[in-house]
Amino acid sequence: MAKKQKTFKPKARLPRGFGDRSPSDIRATDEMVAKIRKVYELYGFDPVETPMFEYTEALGKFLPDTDRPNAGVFSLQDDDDQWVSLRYDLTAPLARHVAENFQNINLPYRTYRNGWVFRNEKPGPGRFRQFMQFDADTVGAPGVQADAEMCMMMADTMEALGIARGDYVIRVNNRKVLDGVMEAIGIGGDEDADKRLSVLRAIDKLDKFGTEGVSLLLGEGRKDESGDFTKGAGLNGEQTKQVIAYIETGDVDGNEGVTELANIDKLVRAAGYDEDRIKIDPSCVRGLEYYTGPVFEAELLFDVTNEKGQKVQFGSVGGGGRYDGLVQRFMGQAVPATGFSIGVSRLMTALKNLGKLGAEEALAPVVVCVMDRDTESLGRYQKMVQSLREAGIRAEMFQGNPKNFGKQLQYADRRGCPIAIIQGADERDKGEVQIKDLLEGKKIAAEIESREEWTEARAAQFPVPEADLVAEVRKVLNRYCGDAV
RNA sequence: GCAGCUGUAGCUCAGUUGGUUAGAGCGCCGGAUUGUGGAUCCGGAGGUCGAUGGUUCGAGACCAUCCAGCUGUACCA
Repeated sequence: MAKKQKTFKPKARLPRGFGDRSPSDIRATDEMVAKIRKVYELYGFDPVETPMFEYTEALGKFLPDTDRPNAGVFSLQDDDDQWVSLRYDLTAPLARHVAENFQNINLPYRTYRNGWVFRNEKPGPGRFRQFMQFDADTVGAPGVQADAEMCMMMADTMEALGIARGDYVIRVNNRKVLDGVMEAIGIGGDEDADKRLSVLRAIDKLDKFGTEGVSLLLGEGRKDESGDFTKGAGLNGEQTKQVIAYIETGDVDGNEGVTELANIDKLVRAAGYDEDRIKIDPSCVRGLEYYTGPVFEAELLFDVTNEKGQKVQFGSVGGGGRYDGLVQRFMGQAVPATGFSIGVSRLMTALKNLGKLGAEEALAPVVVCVMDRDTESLGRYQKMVQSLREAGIRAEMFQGNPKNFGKQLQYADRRGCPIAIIQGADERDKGEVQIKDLLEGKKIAAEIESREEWTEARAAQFPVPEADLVAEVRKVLNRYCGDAV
């Protein structure tokens, strides 16, 4: 009566913030990436990739301290004790690449890349700790025409992905303008650096909380849904009023940034991009540290219903801006650059819900059933499968336990297979195979009451000469997916 | 980080004021049916009740601490 031995049983669970990718997610992503790449290639950009790991200091992070060695980024110590980190975006690694290969790079340097990036922070709905970005950058182009082109390319990409004009907008602003506003309300000095940061963060939340919420955040602070209090920037009433007025009008006196924005505006209009595609927007803030001039953001304007049936505003699906200081970190020499990233994972979810992707699911394979289990027969089944594959038809031989024939059809049914091929001794003697149209049979099954009736009917099934197998299978498949096979 | 909510089978959940051996549906496996998918019927496996400590004759339930998850918020290069 020995007690049952306890063995360690790990819980099957994903690390939080990470997700497995389904066949349809992978196919949808591939489809998207191909479309984006096509646009970037048209604009004359070339692919360049960097690895997922970089030295932590190259990413511009402080070395991890002993208390929280992974704050924000995933970091680990290499066997030579040097800290390395998983990249958290594609821009910082590109700056490293440019600085390291500066001699061999022909400026302006126009490149794109897509890949996984990692952020070690709390995940939320639609926010993961691993996600894919698609990035394009022009390095060595100081003028606003490079920024204008980025905006145009973003707009073209949205449309190439099937997002209708009017369902997206590229919002453009300039960090210099925002700095000018803060100077105007008297918080331009070094002693107010923290306050400026709070003000920028407050403005950035306009689409989330509205003018009212932003006013609260600029002033005393704001209570969230759970009742927790967020401290505000501490501006007085008059200052708050001025900031709100700026957000609503975009007016700032005599500012270099305003001129730059006006030039971008002229450029994109001249190129045929109207306000419904690229729009100057004073509330667009974006990344607070490294941007030095124009910033831009791609926003989806439609609601999406998620799997729980709730309406969700997707909002920003990509953004970027000018980062003239990032390469300089490595070289001392100023190297202007501008670029943007698209959040592929986020955008993919939105497009899938919209029905713009994965409409044509790959058809499940034809299954060749196993009736006789002797080696010779198995070889014959495998040969049928091969002939189907050679004709470009997805096919497989049943690989499970073939003892119970019903299980084989159950398997095929659950996978959504269109056809099962059956050949037992009876058919073989006649030189035939049975083609069973499972999709047609499913329709018939709905009208049948008893199992006996169903079993006897051998629904939607017909014999063909073995030599005609491929042609007959193709005939049935064409009924379901036309030209796909 | 802060705040709110929630942890019971693979999944979704029930479990009465604290009371015997912790249940259901779905899913899974086997059988009815060794040559035919769905439906039906029968049987089976699957649980340290998130963890530890406490209160109690007795805790899945009550208390404390911790952990995890979800939601909001903050941070986000």
